[in-house]
Amino acid sequence: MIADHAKESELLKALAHPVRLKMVEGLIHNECNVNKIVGKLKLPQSTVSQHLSILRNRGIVQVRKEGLKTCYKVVNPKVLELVRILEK
Amino acid sequence: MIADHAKESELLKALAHPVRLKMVEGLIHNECNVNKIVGKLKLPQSTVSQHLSILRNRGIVQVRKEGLKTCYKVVNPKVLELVRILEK
DNA sequence: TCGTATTATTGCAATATAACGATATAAGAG
DNA sequence: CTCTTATATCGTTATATTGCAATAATACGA
Repeated sequence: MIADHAKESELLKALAHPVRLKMVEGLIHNECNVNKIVGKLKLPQSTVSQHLSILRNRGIVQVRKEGLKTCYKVVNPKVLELVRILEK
Repeated sequence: MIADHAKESELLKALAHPVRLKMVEGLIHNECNVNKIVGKLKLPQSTVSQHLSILRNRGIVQVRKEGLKTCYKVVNPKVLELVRILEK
């Protein structure tokens, strides 16, 4: 039994947005910097950056600085499993 | 690759609330009517009923009428898997 | 039918989330 | 230092969600 559903629902809330879910799905398979994501999703840079910050704060994605670029990828193992189930 | 992330994020959104997640977890193991849930969660009946209606509309729970009582239980197999992972 | 128990729906008010332009910050090149 | 590129944060408006009292609907028993 989950003791504190707050934590789990926070995780789900972060994933429960079509844009973020798409981002997460992409970042499972390929690490990617912000501008590339902007190009793929055709969304304003500030919008993309905000979604990424939500994913960062929830521990869903990990950041790696490479010069000017900031590279994101999914590291949370629970998220890997959750997305695998959603994809079925 | 998920074609339409809207559908998946709708499912996640329904689960991404601490009260609904708790309900769902309970309704996986025991079918339960509304008043019992009200008693367990100590929430107003209208609040509980609204959350249940969200779970119903997303196909997460199934309804069975038994006289005056309305019994709910989780039927969605994806939800069973998702919650199992969250509980780990 | 009348009363009661059970659940669903309605109608706000409060709060939270989303979108995005404008602006700030950071880091490398020259 | 200045310019440029890449990303983050801020400020604001629009939209969505939440909580719950009040009310409606439903179904059973007397």
